[in-house]
Amino acid sequence: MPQHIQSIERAARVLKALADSADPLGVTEIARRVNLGKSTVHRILASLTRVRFVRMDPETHQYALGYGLLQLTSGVLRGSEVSMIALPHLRDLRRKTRETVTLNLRDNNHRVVVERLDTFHEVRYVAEIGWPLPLHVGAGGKAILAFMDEAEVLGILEDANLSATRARKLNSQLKEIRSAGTAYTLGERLPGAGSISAPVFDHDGAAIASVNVLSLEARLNAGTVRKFRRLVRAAAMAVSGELGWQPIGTRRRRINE
Amino acid sequence: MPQHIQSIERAARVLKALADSADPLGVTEIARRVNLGKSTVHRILASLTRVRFVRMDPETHQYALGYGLLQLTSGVLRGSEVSMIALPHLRDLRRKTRETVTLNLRDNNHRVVVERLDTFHEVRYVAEIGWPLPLHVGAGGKAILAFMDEAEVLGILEDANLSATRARKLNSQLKEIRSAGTAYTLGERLPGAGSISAPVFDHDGAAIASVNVLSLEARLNAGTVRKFRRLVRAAAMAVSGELGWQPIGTRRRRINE
DNA sequence: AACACGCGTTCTACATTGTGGAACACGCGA
DNA sequence: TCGCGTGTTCCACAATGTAGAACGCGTGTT
Repeated sequence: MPQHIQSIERAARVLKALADSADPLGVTEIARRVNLGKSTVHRILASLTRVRFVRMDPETHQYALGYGLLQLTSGVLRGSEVSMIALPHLRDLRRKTRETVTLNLRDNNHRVVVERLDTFHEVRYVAEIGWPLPLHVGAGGKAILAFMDEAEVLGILEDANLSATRARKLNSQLKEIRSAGTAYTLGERLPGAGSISAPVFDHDGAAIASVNVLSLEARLNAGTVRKFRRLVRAAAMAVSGELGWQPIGTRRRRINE
Repeated sequence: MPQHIQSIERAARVLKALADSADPLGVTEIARRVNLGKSTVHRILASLTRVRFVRMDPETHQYALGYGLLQLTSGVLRGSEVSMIALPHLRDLRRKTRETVTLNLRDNNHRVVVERLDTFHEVRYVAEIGWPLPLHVGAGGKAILAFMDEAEVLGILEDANLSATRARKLNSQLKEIRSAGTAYTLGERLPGAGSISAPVFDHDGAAIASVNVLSLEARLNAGTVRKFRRLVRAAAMAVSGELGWQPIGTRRRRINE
């Protein structure tokens, strides 16, 4: 009857709990975190261990993520060509800006950091690879959101149910981003951090990703922001070009047959 | 009653099938590969999609690994400090050898490539990150096997059930490796490929990993092999040292209380 | 155009499969 | 020595997952 399988989703919760924790956890502790009975968690862990998604320290009987997962993740990016195409451009961008550079991919109603090249500076902005972030917060999200279909944007903003004033503010920001071609936010997601982003379009003009420069308020001024906007935009457009995007004309044409 | 949960292990099989395939797969194809009914696979995929371990192309309804997995793998290596300690030494080793350098971690009866730094040469040996490899094949495995407890080795060789002559040959190889401190194999796992490895010991003298240089038969001769043995050994010992290993005396002391 | 094939998806009766409280075993500190 | 805290096993119960058959849809063929 059900369209989904509970034990699988419970197992996923266990894995994510382990990912959240810096160090190994015991059965009881995991059970507490995922809100399940000890014996249930124990059986889940037994299965995950058999498939090498989890490993157990034989001495302490504590559990941590297993190496079998590496087998999966090396395949994740192979799935989308964007990452591979973007990498050289990201490297180039880091060399020119000397700041942390990331690639965000749109994943349904969220975005995910899939690549990160760290700045050479001692003090750095940290972006966690893999964690889903909302599209309407931060430059990296807004750069994508600003170029999405109106209908989709509405749906997403509804889910986020912002206050009327915040929604209005966001809309005017999106308009600005559309005309500038880049997004710039300061301390929106992390205090003291600033970020400049530009969207990446695929062959039929859909905004599927964003290229981002992450810096610190202390290192940013009008001049550097202008320079970063130009560089980020160039990098993102280079990637879009390699994905087969045609700058104008075919833009966001989606034939309704 | 059962100690493990079938649907979870089936889900893992689905994920691994997707990891195996370079491009996205449809439900029927996956069902064929994992030997399950279409509807069962469909429900598994629905659950995996909800937790973002899998993503579906909305147009073609084909499935690929999802970005939620990245969230997990970034946590895998955090679990074991070895990788982080080893990384600078691996970099150094690559610089000196100009060949592909890897770190293998022992994972029960197998070993897993957890780090790989590629050679600068055009023609390169490829080692897949995350896939489990036997301990008794290849230099990277034997370097670990040669320094494990006798009892454990016996168990592993039993599982592998080698022919009598191969077992004898392996034993004499292990003896050689113990006296040399490094393992060297040529074309054992991949034809035309050669590999030189040295074991890494943890604080109580257990062989938990190996540092490896991967090259090609065409690029190896007596001189380079000797040089690589020395360099690999030095790198592995440096890592062992940082893990708190004491070169001699406390060696492989494991009190049976 | 009409057709048949293949796909992904949904339905449903069935019983296998997973569930979690209670009981057990073990180790550690008081 | 005695408890408390682990991790693990057991078990009766029914909720949960199962897979065949049926459905709807698009594609390519005749």
